[in-house]
Amino acid sequence: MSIAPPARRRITLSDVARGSGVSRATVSLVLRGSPLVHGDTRARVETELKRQGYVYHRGAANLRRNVSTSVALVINDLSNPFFAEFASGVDEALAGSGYVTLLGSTGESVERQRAVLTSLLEHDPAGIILSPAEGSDGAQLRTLVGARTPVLVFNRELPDACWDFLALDNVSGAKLATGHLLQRGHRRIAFFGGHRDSSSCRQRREGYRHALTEAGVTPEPQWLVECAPTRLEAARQVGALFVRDPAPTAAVCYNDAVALGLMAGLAARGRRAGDDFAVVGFDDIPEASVSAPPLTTIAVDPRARGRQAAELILQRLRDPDAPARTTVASVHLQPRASSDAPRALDPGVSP
Amino acid sequence: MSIAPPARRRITLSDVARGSGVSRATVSLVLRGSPLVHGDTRARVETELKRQGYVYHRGAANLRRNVSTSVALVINDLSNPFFAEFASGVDEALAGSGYVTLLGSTGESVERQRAVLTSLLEHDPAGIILSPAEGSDGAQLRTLVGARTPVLVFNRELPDACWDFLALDNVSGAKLATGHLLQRGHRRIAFFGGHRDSSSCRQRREGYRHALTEAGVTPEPQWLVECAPTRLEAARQVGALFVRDPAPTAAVCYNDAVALGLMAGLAARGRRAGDDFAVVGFDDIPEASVSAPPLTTIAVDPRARGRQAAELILQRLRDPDAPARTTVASVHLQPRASSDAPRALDPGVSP
DNA sequence: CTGAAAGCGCTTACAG
DNA sequence: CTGAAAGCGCTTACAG
Repeated sequence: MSIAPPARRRITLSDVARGSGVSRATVSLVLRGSPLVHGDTRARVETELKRQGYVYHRGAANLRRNVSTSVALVINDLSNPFFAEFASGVDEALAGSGYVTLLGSTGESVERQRAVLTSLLEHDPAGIILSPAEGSDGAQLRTLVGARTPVLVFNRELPDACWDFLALDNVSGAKLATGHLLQRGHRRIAFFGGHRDSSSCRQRREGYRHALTEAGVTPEPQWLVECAPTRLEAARQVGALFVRDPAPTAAVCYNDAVALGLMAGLAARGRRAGDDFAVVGFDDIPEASVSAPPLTTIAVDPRARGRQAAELILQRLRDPDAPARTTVASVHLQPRASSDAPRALDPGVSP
Repeated sequence: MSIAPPARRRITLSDVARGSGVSRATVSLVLRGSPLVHGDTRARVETELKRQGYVYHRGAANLRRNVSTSVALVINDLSNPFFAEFASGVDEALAGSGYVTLLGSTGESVERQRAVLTSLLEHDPAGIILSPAEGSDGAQLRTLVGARTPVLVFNRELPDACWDFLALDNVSGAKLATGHLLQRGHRRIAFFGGHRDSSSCRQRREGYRHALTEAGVTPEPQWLVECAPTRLEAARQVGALFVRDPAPTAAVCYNDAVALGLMAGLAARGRRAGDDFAVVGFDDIPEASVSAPPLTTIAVDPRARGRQAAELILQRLRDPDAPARTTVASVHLQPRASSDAPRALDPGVSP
């Protein structure tokens, strides 16, 4: 069997039809595995497909059939390991169902999110998995995307959009984190990092407050320290925890990035998490297990969440008219050294 | 201005043409910003485009124009922060040039790589950025992809494929790492992790050997310890470093994952990197800066490499007939605590 | 079982 | 400056 010369020109159904002496329709039927084609014809066509190095043009087929085999994934940024793991799970599940993933990054900018969605929509995705940039306006996004393309929102709630939503159980997670510290003897527990206007932060604070109240502890306002959810900003804000006496002995952090920043800031003050201050993060990013000390955190398994998001959007594609649904993914505590009891609270440890 | 009812049906050029009393051709010219259209006509059409919520179907346009506005990115796995950063850089640069990124993960399996490439090719990417799975056969991939779609190979060399190649300067990197340890007084330096059959591992070993030889040190065979490039496997293999006396006092590691595993393995033996053994990694993944101790490593800035890869493939699209080129990206040493001189070699430090 | 024909949504010479 | 017509690569009733 001879191999065709390296062709710049695209090989089309017509080329193969001509080469095997049948019509384009017959070649198409062979490609789509139709039982209508005679065995001999099929074999002849298949040989010719290989000989010419035919590549199916799914875009043309989809155009004709009025279907799409891609799903757009719009996230903050792959540099964030939480989203990288999530994207990895999405891609794995989508690929397994014959879809291709169109990638888009917002960099947490509403402006870029608008541009990215517009560009991706022009590529006619069957659906969109969207982790909204902070400050997104649901109604506005709804107008931008329109009613034709189903969207699964992940992580950050988007009211007014009437889309499916995959939520992390932020309230329970923060309760678990706070309960863990209470159980280790802490009473003065801060909530460190995040912004009031982020829905995930509000929910985590709510869980924190609830756990404290249930344990008979009244949260002091100065235990709430805001900061942008990055390591650097967190390290800069550590001082705010210790401006008033008595200072907190432990902190539930908005997320792991903030927790790592807090630990760095503690170190800069000659203190050490897990030694004279207890820290719990949120997310369980890969760094959490190798930091010094390893970070106790709330694990959300972003990779599994990605697979779940993919399943949910595929389900929606099958049933476009079902009412919008919210799915809450459970989280669990991953205890590590950063939340060990501080020396001040544990007389059994020598200084 | 009234908003059209939420339409399930796609709004096409014909709808807009009908709505604004012109032909489809004119609407198309408006969309593409042609100066041929009269100002009044343009305004009328643009109003109608908005009113109906028209979404450009780039796939149909590309089909007609015989162009493509997507680039496929095929990597090992986004769970690996090195590739996540790389992908982030690729996507950033591609989006900036109006291309959309089609994502594919091989999970380091030649089998899956084949399937993923086949699927992505059917989506007609203008080009492919490929970080080949270990054990890839260049000639075979060449046959699979064909001559129509340009490929930029990243990270792992693919002989016989005649494609552009973006290489990391592995030899120089390993020389830097080894030189750093030599300078700190080490003579018995191991090369830990990686596989003989990986080209990047071979090159890193070559740089290591070269630096040792230049310093008058003859590398001992037992200083070469192979293992799969994962944290877990590395931790399991640590014992192999110490089976014979005199044992090495330092190690250049194949990559950061292996280095982190080595540090964990040392800890399990009651030893500590940077204290009584010096460790240098390769890649500078995010974990490196927060490990205990922070990991000295060779930084390759994968995000910048991603942007560079995108630039290279776009350049290739502009000039498909230029000869294939190899680009070598330079790397640099990022010193941290894990390579501090061991106590045994530095009498100035108290035990 | 196979082929001729229409059509998916768009673009682009070509007339006018 | 605008419109009618052909065509990108494919699929799918519809005849035969």
